[in-house]
Amino acid sequence: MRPTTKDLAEAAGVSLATVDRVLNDRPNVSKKARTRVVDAIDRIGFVRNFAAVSLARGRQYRYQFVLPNAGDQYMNEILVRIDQANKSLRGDAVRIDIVRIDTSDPHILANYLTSIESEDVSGLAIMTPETPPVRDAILRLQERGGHVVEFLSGKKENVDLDFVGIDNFAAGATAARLLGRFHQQRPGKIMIISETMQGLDSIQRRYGFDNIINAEFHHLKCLPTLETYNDAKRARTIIENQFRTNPSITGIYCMSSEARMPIEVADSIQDLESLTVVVHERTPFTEQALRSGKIDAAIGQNPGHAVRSAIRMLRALSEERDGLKEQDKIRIEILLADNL
Amino acid sequence: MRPTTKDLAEAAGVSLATVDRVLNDRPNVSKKARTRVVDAIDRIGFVRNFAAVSLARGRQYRYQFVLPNAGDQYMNEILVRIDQANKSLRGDAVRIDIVRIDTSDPHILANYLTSIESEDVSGLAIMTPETPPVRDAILRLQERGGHVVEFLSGKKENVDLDFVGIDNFAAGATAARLLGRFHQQRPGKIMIISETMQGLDSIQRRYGFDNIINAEFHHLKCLPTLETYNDAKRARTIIENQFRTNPSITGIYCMSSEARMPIEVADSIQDLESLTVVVHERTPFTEQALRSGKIDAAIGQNPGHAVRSAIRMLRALSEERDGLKEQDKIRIEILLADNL
DNA sequence: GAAAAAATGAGGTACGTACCTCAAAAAAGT
DNA sequence: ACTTTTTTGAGGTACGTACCTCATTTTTTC
Repeated sequence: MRPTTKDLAEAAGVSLATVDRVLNDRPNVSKKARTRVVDAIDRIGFVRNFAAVSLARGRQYRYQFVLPNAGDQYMNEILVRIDQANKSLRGDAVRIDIVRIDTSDPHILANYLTSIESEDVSGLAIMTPETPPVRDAILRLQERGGHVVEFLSGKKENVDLDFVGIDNFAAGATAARLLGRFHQQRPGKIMIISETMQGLDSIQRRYGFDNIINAEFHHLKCLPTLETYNDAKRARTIIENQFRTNPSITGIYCMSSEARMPIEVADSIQDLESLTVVVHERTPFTEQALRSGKIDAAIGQNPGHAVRSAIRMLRALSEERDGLKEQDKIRIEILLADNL
Repeated sequence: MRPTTKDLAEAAGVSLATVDRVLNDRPNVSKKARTRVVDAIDRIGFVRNFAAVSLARGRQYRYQFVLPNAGDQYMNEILVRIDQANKSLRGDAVRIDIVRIDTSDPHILANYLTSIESEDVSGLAIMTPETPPVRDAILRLQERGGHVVEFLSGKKENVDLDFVGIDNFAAGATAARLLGRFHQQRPGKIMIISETMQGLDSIQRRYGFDNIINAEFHHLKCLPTLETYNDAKRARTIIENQFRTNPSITGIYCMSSEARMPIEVADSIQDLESLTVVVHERTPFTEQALRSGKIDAAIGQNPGHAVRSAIRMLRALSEERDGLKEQDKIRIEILLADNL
């Protein structure tokens, strides 16, 4: 039988009350007593029974995913995964809500974050470019005892914030190597499309991409980034224009998580089957395009893993289980027609 | 507040005892009563509190991973992941043991399986080629109420056995596409190395590989499979021989999960940097070889995911939680130097 | 050495479900 | 109508921990 708190009290030579004080970091424990309990934990191999803890605490955990209200198919994948996670955690006293926010104006999000009471919400997973007002609001929220995780976007270097997502520098590099090696060994220019270069994720991807292309594929040349601003009309204009100016475009790297619109636009201007095309994320569109050969590879960050990982982190933060943080990074997946 | 069994009894207009009988499939419940309870569950949105269930049941779950006692670095990865899972589940009344079995003689494993009482072990994850005696032993174990999952090997088509692992046909196809597209567009022969072609996994990989090469890369030709039988001396002989007989070998596909020995042998015979080499699994060796450019790509099945997935399945089987099975397939990962 | 503060122990209740027993009620069989 | 069987209800204990109160002991402070 596994040792219980009772056994632990006995082994440590203290009362149950003291064991309880130590285990739950309550005040009024002498150093000596704490040491004896901690030692006894190791000695007898005591492990808290999570089921009993959770039952006794009886807390409900509410987590929120704060997501932009824009988005196409990849956003939809994320929503579906959150929904699934929500269902499978219903029995575990965990509830997950989704909040869609207009991220065009950072102050809207900042105001929302400021309005949150850490009693109402046990943790937040935020998906947004990290602007100064948002950053401030997050810091203040943390000071009030709130738990925050940056979700699939944001600043990886930010030490005091946990982050869930891929290494975008490496993702760009991976895209570059795939495009470079899939490409024929003759000169060509690479069109690079992004929704915007505001976010650090795009900047890092571009940087990683250029790095590899310049170092290892001298016959290829990267063109300046085209920013669509998620506007099909604008996308058509600038893509058409770049195709006209650069007849020798032989590859496309689409950095945005929503590849459908830009790729459809590009395809309507020039048949993509003869080009080497690398995009991001697995969506119904990219799957179909991979199968049909319109695109050659997709770089993915599994939304299901990302969602579960974010929830695990938030649970670890709010339940103070230890050792769970950082357990698994989100992998940079490579998708071809054959491994869908 | 979430509804409890008490609320459920009230809503269904029956007693707690009857609710309990329905929830736990005990005998002596009339159809009418069962219907009323089931209806009430939906109506009030009752969800069992897993913490309370687990506490009240107080069962200990013991799972076993039955693994071959051969193996090199990939096997080691698996062992590490099982160990991690074991640690992180200690608080959840789950214990995982590892049993290493000599799989050279199927009867040893079959005997072991026959000796298992389903009271002692709540579930088994078995990693072994599926031979008839083993298959029989598994079936008999299942008849005794045991739960079995095939782990990373075995017969995918086997309907009545859950399977954790990648689709090996697709894995071979993925390897072929990578090798084909990474390869220069001139004729060449592909050396294919396997530990053995006994297992269905190797056969499927080879089949998927040939399929794509023959369909899409006509300039490439697949050579007959070299079987190392995990014997370095033998490997050296047959690899050396094939290099001698076929001077135009320009690519290597190593199908085994343990790539180190065969690749090191091949590299010592002919410098691999000028060849296009695709192997399986992420191990310290393959990571290093990817970074150094000795190999070009690795196909992986994440051992951590596989282990967790197997455990989830076994838990779903033995705790009779529903809806968890089949939740996530193991992905076919592609590893390049940049996305390690 | 007396007063104040801190530490400890004893004992209790609560969480939501499983599982047990026994009596009572209802249904089925004769 | 009677017996037998099935179904239902009432009530209890147990699981392991959290969290509370209050009395008692030990330590600190001046």
